[in-house]
Amino acid sequence: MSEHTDAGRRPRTPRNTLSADLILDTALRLLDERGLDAFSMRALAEELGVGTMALYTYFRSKEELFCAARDRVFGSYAPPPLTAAPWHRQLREACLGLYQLFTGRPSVLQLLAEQHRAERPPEQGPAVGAVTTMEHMLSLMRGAGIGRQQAARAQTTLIQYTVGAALRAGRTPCGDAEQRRRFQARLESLSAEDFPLIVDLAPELAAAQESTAQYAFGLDLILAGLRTAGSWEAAGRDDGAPPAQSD
Amino acid sequence: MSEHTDAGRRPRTPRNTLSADLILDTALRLLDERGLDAFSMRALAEELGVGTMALYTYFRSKEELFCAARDRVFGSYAPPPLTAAPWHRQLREACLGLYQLFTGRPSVLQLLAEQHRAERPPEQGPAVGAVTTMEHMLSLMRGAGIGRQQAARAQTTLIQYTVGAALRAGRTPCGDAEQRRRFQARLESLSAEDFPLIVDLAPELAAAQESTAQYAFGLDLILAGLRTAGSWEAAGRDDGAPPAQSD
DNA sequence: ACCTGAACACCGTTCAAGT
DNA sequence: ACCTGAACACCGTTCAAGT
Repeated sequence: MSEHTDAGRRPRTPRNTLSADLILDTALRLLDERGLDAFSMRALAEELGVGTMALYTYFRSKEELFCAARDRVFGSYAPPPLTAAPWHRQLREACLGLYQLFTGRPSVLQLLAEQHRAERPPEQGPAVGAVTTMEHMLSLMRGAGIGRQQAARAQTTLIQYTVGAALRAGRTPCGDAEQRRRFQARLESLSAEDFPLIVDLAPELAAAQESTAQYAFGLDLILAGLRTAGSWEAAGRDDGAPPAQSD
Repeated sequence: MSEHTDAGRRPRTPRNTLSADLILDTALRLLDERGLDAFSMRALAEELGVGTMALYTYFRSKEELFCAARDRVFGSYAPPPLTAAPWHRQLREACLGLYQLFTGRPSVLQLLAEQHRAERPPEQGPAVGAVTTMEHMLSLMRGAGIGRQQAARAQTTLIQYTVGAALRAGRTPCGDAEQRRRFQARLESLSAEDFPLIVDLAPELAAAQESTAQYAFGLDLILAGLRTAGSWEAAGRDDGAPPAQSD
């Protein structure tokens, strides 16, 4: 050994090489590679070759570090540029872009899930970098003549659905056929007397677990609903779907 | 003291009073009262007045206990009975019932979120008790003449949206007006030049955070889309929403 | 079978101290 | 300001032992 007294392997990062950016990038890489459950402040510090407490010079807590990491990824995303295509087409592309951002980076998805279930900690609201996409979606809907309240509610619905679908898709990396087959087998093992339709539709239900096509299907339902919704405003309500107002 | 040598307060549950049911009920109560973050096997054991390891006689791990607790709640739920109302009305009621089940019991919501983000652990699939509701929804759609694949995909969309919306709603107990006002303030503090629509629609966007009305709005969009979807099958596709098939 | 207590290998974070 | 090591108050779970 050319080095003396190094028990493990830690004399890296001499003294001033640490930075918030380096910490965040390493954290995101660790999250992508090993998953949220394997992540810890101690493991991150070891990966960086510093003492655990060095991290607390840059972030007050693990929670704060996670928020910053999430914002870092969102900030690097931009919605597709405006084109001459019809508004619902462009809205579709924007949502698909968001969905791919989520499903393409497992780490972000896990951070979203984590913050989904925790109480709002500080003053953090929606992901900072997401506002550009929000503005883009709103401009498409307002430009199409959709009313103020409808546009706001539709925007919230689309975001909610996209995040929800991405979270669900997170479990199976891409199109895990093996897992779908087991799912189908479980459905088919149910009592055909009590659940005739589930048993009958087991192949279709299993196929619907595939993520991107399924997401696009639901997205298209929402967009189709939104397009017909325009007529309600002028034409007196259909029985199906007046936007409720009560609190 | 009539008792001798009791340091804390633990001589309860003499010897054979423990059971899986008692453990699950206590766990759900603890989850509802103190939240998932405050829950631990040690805390649950203390609440029951037994040693921590007593729990491991009934459940192999915390994960297994959580699955059982989730199934216990789902099992106690039944969808509204079939009526003469139009199918989309009944489908709406079924979804609203599910949504209220989720948002009404914070504990279940937290368990769902937890299992949402973890890798599928054993052979557990969809919540066991939920199959009755699934069957109910499928029968409504198939009865309305919706095709096999469309019904399967629509069913998945509705469940996905309902869970996603409930998860989001979980943060604010019911209609926390104070929180919405702060959300609105944050939106209004954005640059009016870069994000004119967000700033302009801040009141509407904040109002859309209210949970039940917002959920119903998105649900109605999906149902409206589903009703128009029927025409595509017979009539050659519109440009908006062919159910994708590729893998 | 049902339950216990000590122990193991972890956490996030505080705190006093070093440079 | 930037970083460290020891310590505190926790985890879930294993294991050998008791009834």
